[in-house]
Amino acid sequence: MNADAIQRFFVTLRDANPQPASELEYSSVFELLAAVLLSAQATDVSVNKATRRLFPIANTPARIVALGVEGVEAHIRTIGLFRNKAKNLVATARILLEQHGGQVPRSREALEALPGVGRKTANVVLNVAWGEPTCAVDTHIFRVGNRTGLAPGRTPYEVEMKLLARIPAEFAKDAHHWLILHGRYVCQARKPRCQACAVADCCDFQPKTTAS
DNA sequence: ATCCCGAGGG
DNA sequence: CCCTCTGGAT
Repeated sequence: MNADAIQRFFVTLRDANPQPASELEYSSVFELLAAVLLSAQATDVSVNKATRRLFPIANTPARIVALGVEGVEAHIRTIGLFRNKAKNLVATARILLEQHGGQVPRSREALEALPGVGRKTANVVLNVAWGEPTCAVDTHIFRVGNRTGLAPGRTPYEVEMKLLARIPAEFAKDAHHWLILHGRYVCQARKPRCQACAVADCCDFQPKTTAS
């Protein structure tokens, strides 16, 4: 995808969705961090289902610690990887209380030091909570970046670096959401909906055509 | 490279 | 049945 195609790509996605947002449900920065931590290899629908049970009981670091690993597990069992996630959420909540005054830290270093929080999760919090122009490369963005030719790469980090270099500044803050939503609803993993795709004309991917 | 790990879709 | 879902730690 050349620079002109990239420009048209984002203009089209922006016009279709001027105010993109996360589909995870949260009402504080801590809830956002918790929801993103729980979202690894899980759909946001399943995460929202669990946080609707968990947050009314515990939506602060102190309440998560008080609830304990077993207590958190009881509310999030319907999400994949729930044992690791419960353990990490409680450990993260404890560190927030002991080292950050109960607040979610603003720096990438401090975020990535939290158990269960890696580069992708830190990027989401930095972008959604504080509007930083990060690009969290999840399964959708990795696929869309490679398939479209916007940002090809073997690893999520390679894709992220190309995205940061290629996305025009005017789109930097919201690009993450446009790419996610495009991957989730149009550029799907199994059967990309190229017929219904608004940016097919600036995409490198050639869908398999049914034999003439 | 491997493990974790439930729900939903095809 | 198999694949996928806003990954991270070992």
